[in-house]
Amino acid sequence: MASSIAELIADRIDAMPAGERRAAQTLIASYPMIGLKTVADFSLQAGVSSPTILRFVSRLGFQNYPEFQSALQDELAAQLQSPLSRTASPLATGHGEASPMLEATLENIRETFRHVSEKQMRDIVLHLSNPRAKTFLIGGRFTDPVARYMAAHLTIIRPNVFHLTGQESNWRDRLIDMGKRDVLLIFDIRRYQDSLVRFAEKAHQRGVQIVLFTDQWLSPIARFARHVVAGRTAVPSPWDSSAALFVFAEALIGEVTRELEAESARRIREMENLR
Amino acid sequence: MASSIAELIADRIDAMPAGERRAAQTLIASYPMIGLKTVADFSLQAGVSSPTILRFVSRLGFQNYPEFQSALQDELAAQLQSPLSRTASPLATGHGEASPMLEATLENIRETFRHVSEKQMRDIVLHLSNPRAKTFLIGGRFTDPVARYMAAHLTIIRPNVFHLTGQESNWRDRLIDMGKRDVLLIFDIRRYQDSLVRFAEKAHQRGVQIVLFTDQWLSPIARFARHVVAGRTAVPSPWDSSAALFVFAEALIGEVTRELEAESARRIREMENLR
DNA sequence: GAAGCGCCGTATCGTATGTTACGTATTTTG
DNA sequence: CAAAATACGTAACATACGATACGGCGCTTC
Repeated sequence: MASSIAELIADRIDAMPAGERRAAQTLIASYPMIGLKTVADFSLQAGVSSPTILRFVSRLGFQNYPEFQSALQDELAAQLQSPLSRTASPLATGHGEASPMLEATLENIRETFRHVSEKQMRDIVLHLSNPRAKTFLIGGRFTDPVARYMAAHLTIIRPNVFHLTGQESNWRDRLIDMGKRDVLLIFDIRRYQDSLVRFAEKAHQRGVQIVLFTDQWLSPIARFARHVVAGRTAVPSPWDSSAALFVFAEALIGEVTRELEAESARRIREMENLR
Repeated sequence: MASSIAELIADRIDAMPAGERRAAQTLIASYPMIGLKTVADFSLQAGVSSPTILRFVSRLGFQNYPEFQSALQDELAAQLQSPLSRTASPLATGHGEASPMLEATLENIRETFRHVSEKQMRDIVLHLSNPRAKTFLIGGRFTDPVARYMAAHLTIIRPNVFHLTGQESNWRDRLIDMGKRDVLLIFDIRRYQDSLVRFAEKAHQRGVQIVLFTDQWLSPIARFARHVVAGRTAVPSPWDSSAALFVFAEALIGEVTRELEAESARRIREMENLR
């Protein structure tokens, strides 16, 4: 028995034709606001025709569109009166410990930030905000995507950003370009990769500033690192979670962007001209 | 400067004639629901005539009734998206001074999961858990790392996982390997990439099952997708956040691993032997 | 490969809805 | 107390909105 319209949709969405499913998905995506607007608005947003919207609400069991809207409004009204009983999806909070995975991840993120001081954050930002110092990024088997993600953003707001990719020998050859003023940002969580450790050591010998993103048990690279950010990775899953590191990376990206605001704005404008 | 319509009313209610004041009071009494209904409903509830309602909204500074309703809806939408605003002052956050960036990200993650039903989650997991159906992953400029992250894990627990990389022509050539039973997982958030849309369309024409991870405004690819996950991406930063999609990807990885437990365990054992 | 079915969009229609004009009632002011 | 001004409702109007009929297209099925 579906109580809320959202659940009702979830129940029946599989039995819907393509067009109506698009309607359902758009409604869920910005639930329930689009359903309060006109059929025309709804259809436009969903990219289907008005009749499809009407067939959609009809399939949900409503006689007509206004009736459907009234139901949405009633639901909203009930929700507003008791803010705590927000119609949560079973995944979010629902039935007891329905998603320990999600809760653990959120707590990991919080905990990770809790252990990073403002000063440390600030210091890392400054390291990454010097466009004349080259910044290299690299990660392990599972964390390299995070390095890529960060590189993708940094590349836009400043020059001299390099993501080290490919085989180990490739990275080593780039060592020759790294000096004391340069920064090497490494992601490495369990099981720590020998290749990364070796690489970090060589870079360290050349005086490169190493910023390490690792887990709470600290990669051996920590001994060479100028800064160490210890992300929480434990979740009730066979895998470790890199979510905390990812979020931290995003926070850094934001900070660095703010720091380089003037220069990066000009840079971005130039870039758009090149298209 | 009154921010909300409720405050606006409170400001001006003293300067209103009797009828309009009754309108104002009824609106406040069941704020804002009655304002979302028709003028007739509103007037009936307030015990005044329709023109009085219209004069009332006009006095509030709105050109016409629909404009007034839109304003109410926007207010509601903002309120629903950030339950934080309900939890009172930003000062009393208790432990530590959490940054707005962090809080927004956490809330984005929660909200994203809230809009995904258990059934949908389950369905996507099943799609990704068929080792005989090929699974292709691809992402946009900033989201491709998330696709890579997911691919890195899936590759380990099952065969036939392919991350589409390199130039657009490369992907297209892989289309020939894709059939009705296969799955294409696409990450695409603003600004949506034409190349991805084109590619998705072609894949769709071949009958490929498309699973789309996008933002709440839905990439045009939603049109071709079997499943759409709308992640929240808005944060107080110049960039959009992919954190919610990342966490969702991790959750999926965990579920698929559980689903394929028996087979993947054997597979992993074999892999370690190969080292 | 042909026939049948179901889905979806275009165009049209009827109507509910917001809007406005106007006349009456009520209050205000000299 | 009279006269004017403001407030309010009735009723007519126009628009935009939801609803529907119809035709074409794609998919399945035999």
